[in-house]
Amino acid sequence: MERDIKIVIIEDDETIRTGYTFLIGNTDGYDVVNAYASYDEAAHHLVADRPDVILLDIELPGTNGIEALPKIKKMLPHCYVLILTVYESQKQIFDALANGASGYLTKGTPAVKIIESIKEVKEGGGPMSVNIARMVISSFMKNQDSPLSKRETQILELVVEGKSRSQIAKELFIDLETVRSHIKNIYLKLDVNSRADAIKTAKENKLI
Amino acid sequence: MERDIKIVIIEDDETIRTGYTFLIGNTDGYDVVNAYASYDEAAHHLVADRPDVILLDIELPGTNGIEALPKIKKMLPHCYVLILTVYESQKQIFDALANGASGYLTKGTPAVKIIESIKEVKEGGGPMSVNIARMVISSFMKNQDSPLSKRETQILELVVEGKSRSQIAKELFIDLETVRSHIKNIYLKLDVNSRADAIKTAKENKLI
DNA sequence: TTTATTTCACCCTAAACGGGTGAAAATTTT
DNA sequence: AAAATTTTCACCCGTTTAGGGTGAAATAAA
Repeated sequence: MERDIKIVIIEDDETIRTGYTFLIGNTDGYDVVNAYASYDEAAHHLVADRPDVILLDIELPGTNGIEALPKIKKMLPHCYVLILTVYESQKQIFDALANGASGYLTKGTPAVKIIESIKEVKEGGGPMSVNIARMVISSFMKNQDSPLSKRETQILELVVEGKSRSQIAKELFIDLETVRSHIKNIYLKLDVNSRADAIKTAKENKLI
Repeated sequence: MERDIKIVIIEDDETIRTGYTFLIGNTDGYDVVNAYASYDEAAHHLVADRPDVILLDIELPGTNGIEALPKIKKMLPHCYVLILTVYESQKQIFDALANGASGYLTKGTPAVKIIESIKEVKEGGGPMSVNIARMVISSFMKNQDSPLSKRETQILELVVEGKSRSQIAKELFIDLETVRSHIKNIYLKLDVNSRADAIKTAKENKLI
């Protein structure tokens, strides 16, 4: 017989917190060991709670969710964290994922769906709403109409890797002066005059 | 009344190709306009086919799926491409997403699920299997136990942005020599002796 | 109370950078 | 076939940067 999945909820809105606590807690196989209104309040209890999964709000008083994530991961490395939020901003999602969140759910998600997500997360998957998946995908998409030629893009990619002209020349079997020429053209097209600015502009416009 | 979703299948395995063609084609609202065994074969017909969604195999004879993707996107900018493959390698998935794929499905996925995914894609979402979502997430995760200190990591991040010592010094309001000192320590810890190698090692170990 | 981190200093040389200008060969587009 | 773009290389110039060595003081953390 399987052990219950132990859950901790960290969410400042009392209605949402007690609501989810009740709904999830009354589901077979799920045990809400504790529910807190802030990370600062939860911090001292988390290790003792030994949760398998934490539902974590981003907009929290005091330490917010993004700041809390690495702290939680340090205390409980094997604990899965599901972010719960109202906003679906790209930066927020990325920060959360980059800081070790296992998944991302928007508030208003029906409890049934959340319960399902918790199970999926425990079983090794990671729930992502289609909207979020889409954002992740779009963030990987290169700009289709880049002002740079193929060769220039290729060289810019090596510049991004921190390589010097001579290293690039060796790698592409072309002359140092040719690399120089390409980089000059890249600067012209991007209207910059340094590697750092070229990288910045290129990333902003998703040319790389 | 809605128009049927027009689908093109590009898949070299005849069993899979005809199987999916039959199953999807016989579903209300879905119209498989054509099915090809390779991209090279499909290339001349795609524009005339005017598909809304393409199911694209990666392992194809001749032009493979990854190579085909940008060509397809150029011909049909508003067409969604769903990658269909047996392997779930991280690099492959990333290449596909980066080249404009709208989603990613593993072969053996039941036709019902594929039909559902096609619909989701058309409606603006993007289907990702939990395993793939997980890989995407894990790729965003920073290594929790980095040998680098906070300041060193911060400086390495600026190095990755192509910034020079003096630019970094200005940005962090510290002396040029201090930046130098940090970079030296980074090199020591990562056992490298150039920016390019530091960036490479840091990325390999997910320190940034 | 050791250890690690963050800060700064000064020695040095070779390499890399960026601006300017020009031009031939190969591709691609028109 | 002609025009435009891309890719390749050349040589002028001065300034900045990079990386190695060595040392050390002030904080902060273990």
